[in-house]
Amino acid sequence: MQEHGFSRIERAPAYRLVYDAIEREILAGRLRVGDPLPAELQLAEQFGVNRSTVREGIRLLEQSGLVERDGGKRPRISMPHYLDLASSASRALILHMVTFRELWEASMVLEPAIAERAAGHIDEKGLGELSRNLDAMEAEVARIDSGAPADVYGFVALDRAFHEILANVCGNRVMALAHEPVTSLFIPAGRIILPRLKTYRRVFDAHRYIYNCLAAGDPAGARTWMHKHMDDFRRAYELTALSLDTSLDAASLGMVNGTAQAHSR
Amino acid sequence: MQEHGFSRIERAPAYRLVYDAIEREILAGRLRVGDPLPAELQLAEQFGVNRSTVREGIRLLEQSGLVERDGGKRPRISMPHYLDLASSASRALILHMVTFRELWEASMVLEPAIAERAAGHIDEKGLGELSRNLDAMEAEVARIDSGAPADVYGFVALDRAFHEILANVCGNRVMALAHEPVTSLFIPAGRIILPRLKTYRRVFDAHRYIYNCLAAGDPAGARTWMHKHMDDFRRAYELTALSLDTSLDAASLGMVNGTAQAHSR
DNA sequence: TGTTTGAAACTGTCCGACAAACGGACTGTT
DNA sequence: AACAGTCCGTTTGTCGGACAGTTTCAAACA
Repeated sequence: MQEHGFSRIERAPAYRLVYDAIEREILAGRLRVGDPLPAELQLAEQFGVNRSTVREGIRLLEQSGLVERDGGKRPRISMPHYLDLASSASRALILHMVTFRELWEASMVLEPAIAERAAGHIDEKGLGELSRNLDAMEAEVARIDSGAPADVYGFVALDRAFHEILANVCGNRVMALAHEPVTSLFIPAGRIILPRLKTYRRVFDAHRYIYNCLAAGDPAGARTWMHKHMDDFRRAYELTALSLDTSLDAASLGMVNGTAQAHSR
Repeated sequence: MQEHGFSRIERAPAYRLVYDAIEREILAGRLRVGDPLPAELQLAEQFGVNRSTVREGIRLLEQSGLVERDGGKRPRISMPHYLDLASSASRALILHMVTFRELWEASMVLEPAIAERAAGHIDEKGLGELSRNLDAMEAEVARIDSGAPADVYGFVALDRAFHEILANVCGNRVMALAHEPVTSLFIPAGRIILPRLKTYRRVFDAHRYIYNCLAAGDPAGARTWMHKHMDDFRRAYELTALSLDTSLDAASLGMVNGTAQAHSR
C-alpha cells in the first residue's frame, strides 16, 4: 500500500546487455551465420565495458546456441539446431514430473499425424535410415528371445530413434519440433514398461508394419498402424499396474503408489 | 578413407567443466531447487580455478535456466520452466525459414486437439484470463473499426496470448510444450497477414465462439470452431497472394516471389 | 517485540598480465 | 611445386587483485 508507487527500476547487468546487443545483431542479420564473432577486446571497446564483461555475455550466447566454439578458435555465429535446444526443454519437463497420461495423449495426437505425412514425404535416404533402425531392433529382439538379458537402455534408444526419424522425414519442421518432447519422454516411459512386460517383439512388429506402409506410400495405413502402436503403449503401461497419473520420474524411481511427496514450491 | 583414424582429442575449457560439475550436482539432487548457489569465491576454491572462470561457468548455467538471478541477490538453483526453454528453440526455427504450410499443418493437428481438451479442463481462473484477453481484443477491434490506425504488433500479441492460454489450461503439459513453437510462429505469420487483409474482427469473432464453447464445457464445439479458425488462417494467407511454401521470414521481408536466395549451408 | 543500524559477505565490474593456441607469412629442403 | 620448419602478431583462456554497490544477518536500540 505504498503512497506514490514508482515502477520498479530494473538495471540489467552489463553482461546481459552485451548478450542482448549481440543477439539483436544476429537476429537482424547484421551478423550472419558462419561469421566469426568480433574479437573480445574489440567488442569491449565498442560497448565500453571490460573484456571480462564481454566474455560473460558471450557465455550466454554460447549456451543459447547462437555462437559455436571449436577448440581455441574464434567463436562463430551459428544457427542453433532446433532439436538440440528442444531437448534441454524436455529435460526440464522430466524434472517437472509429467504424467504418463499427458505423454500418451500428446502422442495420440502427434504420432499418427506424423506417420501419415511421412508416408507421403519419405525418400530413399529416410527409408534406409528406418531400415537400419529396424535391423538393429530385430537383432536385439532375436538376442533377447534366445535368452540373453535385455539391453533395456539400448532398446529404448532404438525405439526413440525410430520415432525421431519419422518426425524428421515427415516434411514438416514445426511438427518435428513439436514432437521432440514426446520422443524424449519415450525414454523414461520405455524404461518403466519394457523391463516389466518384455513387449520387445510387439514393439518391433508395430514398427515394421509402419515401415511397410511408408515404403508402400500408404498414408492411411501408416496412420492406422501408428495409432494401434500408441494404443499398445497405453495398454502396456496400464498392465504395469502403475497409475496413468503417476509422474514418470516417480514411477521410474519405483514409487508405485500415488502418495509420492508433494512437489516443492 | 583414412588409414587409422584417431579420435578427435577434445579439451573442454575450464569454465565448461565448472558448468558440467554444477549441473551434475543439481541433476543428482545434491543441490536442490531453491537453494542459493554457493558463493563464487567458495566455488573457485573448491574447483581450484579463478573466480572469473567460475563466473563464466555460472553464465552458462544461467542461460540454460538451471540458475536464476534476481537483482544483485545470490543466484538460486531453479527449475527451468519448460516453456521458457522451448521459446529459444522456436526462435531458432524462425531463423530456419519455416514455411507457412508447415506452420499451418502443425496448427491443424495441435490447435483443435488442445481446444477440445481445454473445454474439459478449464477452470474459473483460466476463463477469467481468456475473458480479459477477449475484452482487450474487442477494444482494439472497436478502435480499428472507428478508423484508428491498427496496432498490428499489439493485436498479434493478443492473438498469440489467446492460443497460449488455451494450451496452458488444456491440462496437458506435454501438449503445451509441443504447441509452443506454433504460437511463437503465429507472430511473424500474423504480422504478414493482418496488415494486408485487415481480418481483425474475424479473428476476434472466432476467438469468442471458441471461448463460448469452453465456458459451456462443449469439447466438440471448441474443436470445430478452432478448426474453422485455423482454416480461416490458411485462407487469409492465400489471399495475400504469397505462396504457402515461402518461408515466413522471407515473406515478412517482402520477398514475395519464390526466388529468394538459397539458404547458406 | 519490533525497528534500526552496521559490519561482513557477496556480486558486478574493472584493470593488468601471461601462457597457449591459432592463422598466416616466410624460408629452406626435397 | 609440394612440404616441413620457423617466426610473429592476434586472440582466447586463465589468473590475481581491486573496488563500488547490495544484500544478509545479527547486534544494538527503541
